[in-house]
Amino acid sequence: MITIKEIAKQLNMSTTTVSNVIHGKTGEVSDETKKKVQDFLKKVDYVPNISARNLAQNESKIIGLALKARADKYENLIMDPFVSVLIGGVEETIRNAGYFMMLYISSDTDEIMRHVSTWNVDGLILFGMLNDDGIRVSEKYKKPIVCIDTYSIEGLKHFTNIGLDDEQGTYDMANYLISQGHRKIAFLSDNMNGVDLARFNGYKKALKDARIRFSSTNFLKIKPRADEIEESLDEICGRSDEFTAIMCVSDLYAVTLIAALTDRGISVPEDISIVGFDDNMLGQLHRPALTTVHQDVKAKGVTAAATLLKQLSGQKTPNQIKLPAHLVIRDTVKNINK
Amino acid sequence: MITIKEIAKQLNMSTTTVSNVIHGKTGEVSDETKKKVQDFLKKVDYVPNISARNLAQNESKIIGLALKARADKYENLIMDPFVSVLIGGVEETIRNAGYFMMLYISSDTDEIMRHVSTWNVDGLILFGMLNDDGIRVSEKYKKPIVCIDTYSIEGLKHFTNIGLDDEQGTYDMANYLISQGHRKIAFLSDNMNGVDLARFNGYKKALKDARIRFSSTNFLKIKPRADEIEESLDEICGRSDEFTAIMCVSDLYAVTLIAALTDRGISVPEDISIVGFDDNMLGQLHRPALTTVHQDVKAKGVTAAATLLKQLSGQKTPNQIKLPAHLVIRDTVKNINK
DNA sequence: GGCGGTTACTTTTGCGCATAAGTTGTACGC
DNA sequence: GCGTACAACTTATGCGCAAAAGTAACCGCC
Repeated sequence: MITIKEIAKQLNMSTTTVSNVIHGKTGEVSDETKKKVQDFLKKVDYVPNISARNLAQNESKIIGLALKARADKYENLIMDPFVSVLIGGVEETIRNAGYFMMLYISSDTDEIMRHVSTWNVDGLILFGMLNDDGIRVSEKYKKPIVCIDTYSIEGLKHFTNIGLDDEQGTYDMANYLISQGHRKIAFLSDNMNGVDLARFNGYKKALKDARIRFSSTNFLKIKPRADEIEESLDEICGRSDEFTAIMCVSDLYAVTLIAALTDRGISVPEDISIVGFDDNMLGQLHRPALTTVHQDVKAKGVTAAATLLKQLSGQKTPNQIKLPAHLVIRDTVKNINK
Repeated sequence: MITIKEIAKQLNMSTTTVSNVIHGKTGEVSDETKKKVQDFLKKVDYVPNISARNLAQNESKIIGLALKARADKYENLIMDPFVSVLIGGVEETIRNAGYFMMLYISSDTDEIMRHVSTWNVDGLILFGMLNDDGIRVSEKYKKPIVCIDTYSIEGLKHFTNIGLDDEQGTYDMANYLISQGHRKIAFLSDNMNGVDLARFNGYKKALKDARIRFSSTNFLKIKPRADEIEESLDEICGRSDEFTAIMCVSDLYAVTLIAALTDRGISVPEDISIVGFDDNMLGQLHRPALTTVHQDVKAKGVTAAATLLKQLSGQKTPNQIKLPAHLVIRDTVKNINK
């Protein structure tokens, strides 16, 4: 790797002159010298040493993307097509702006923080963190942070959140189910926090507005761990006759549930209607095609990255951006109005 | 961020002493001093500045993972669950060894090379590159390179390849189909290079061994671009009565094809048998569950990373590692032996 | 004809770290 | 009591780059 120093020596000039040409500082160097340097740079295919530049400038041109992996989850966050699409969106945006992406997958917040300060990362995108973790990181780490899908009023004081109108999504979906004659509608999820809670709330709100009583038995809790999911599914399928429709918190769960029901001779949507949330490949390629709530995952990644970039350039950004969610009506809901 | 210099000043000692303690150089520093430094380090939560360390050591502790994205592909490489699992495997291995992962998604080989030398990346993992690109990169970039799923005899002189016994996989699968009475077996893919070609060869070899004539009309070429795939699928479905079974080069295509067939009233496996390759979620959650060839994608990522790490520590590694592929018999193949 | 201003440079400094080279002080052998 | 060996340090240097500060030549101008 050729250095500025070496170039300067071979060209018989000072490193500053070379550096100035590299940084396009016009007015400081004559056109003649400039051309000479530029030609030489091209000839030797000069590439700056970023470590040196970072050290001198105290910046890194790195954006960290930290995914808090929930390793015990069915199967794992990283398995969800969601994740790679999100990563792709972030990477593309970052790279086009001349930044680099360092990917960090861990369930250990401390490890993430250590990593971030080690590299002097310019900005951070957090995904899958629990609300409190996001705050903890942001208190320690004084640079721009953008979170994805974090629900935390407290958190918004510390960072920008890129989310989805989850509540509206499930609200619309529940209303759609109601319009199709459904009253006994269950909600399936593995927890009651963050995104899942918001989606649950939209569902509950729709029931309330339609004057349908919500009973806690309508909440179907699925156990996400790989070694428990079968048992969980068994129980849920056993109770399926209590409902005419089940709203799942994700497409992954919806498709998983449909498979389990199918295996038990219960057919969708004839015997029971099932809907998902996310609108990923899983439901699109499913037959019957999955009725679900669409979200643009790539846009989420792109928006997160773009927002961070704005902050890095000193611009203000709203501390909450909600992307729209919309219904995608396909074939897993039966109209049971007589 | 506190520096070694500052720590040394506060402790009233030299930076070398502090540095020695950090690097565990025993025998150079007394136990008493050592303890004092260690306690202080913990107290102030010292994190080294990697840029400075890199500059001094001429290494980066970064492993680059370059994905050559085929942006026009249905939809996109990054959408395939395959990719995120692979990334996850690499990241985990790398991180446990104290390295960091820089992810780079691009269809531009030159851009990848520039990036790699900019960061003085210690090692490279290449995925999705065309054979020639891998060679081009390795000629320029003199450090360890591990490729994933590259088929290139020439390439093996330049880098280690982590692959799968693709040919054996399709060979076994084709034999299985033959054992179920199938003779008119098509092979569906979008190209005839690398992995796809190897899979095709296994299929062809099985036909030959069973004395079944292969005709080029048995190769079903699917157009991967999102705007062409429907038309492509239409044509293929129209010809489905020519075959009793179709072997697809991936689960993604298999499931896509089954959906298209289903939409046209052709049912699987009653009317036609369909099999995939990869064994990902898509086929596992499908009903009927997809008969396919399993590959351990995470292991691929882990092996690639582990091999690179070995090379970085100066060990020799074989220049070709082939992971096993094995049949997963599920429900999309009909036994048509009368 | 001395002075301010400009152009086109060069010299110097320092970012934080690792390490080669140098400096004490002291115990020990003979 | 002198040389040596070693432990336990410190000082100095350089990695490659950016930028502050310095220099030298020249031009125009009252």
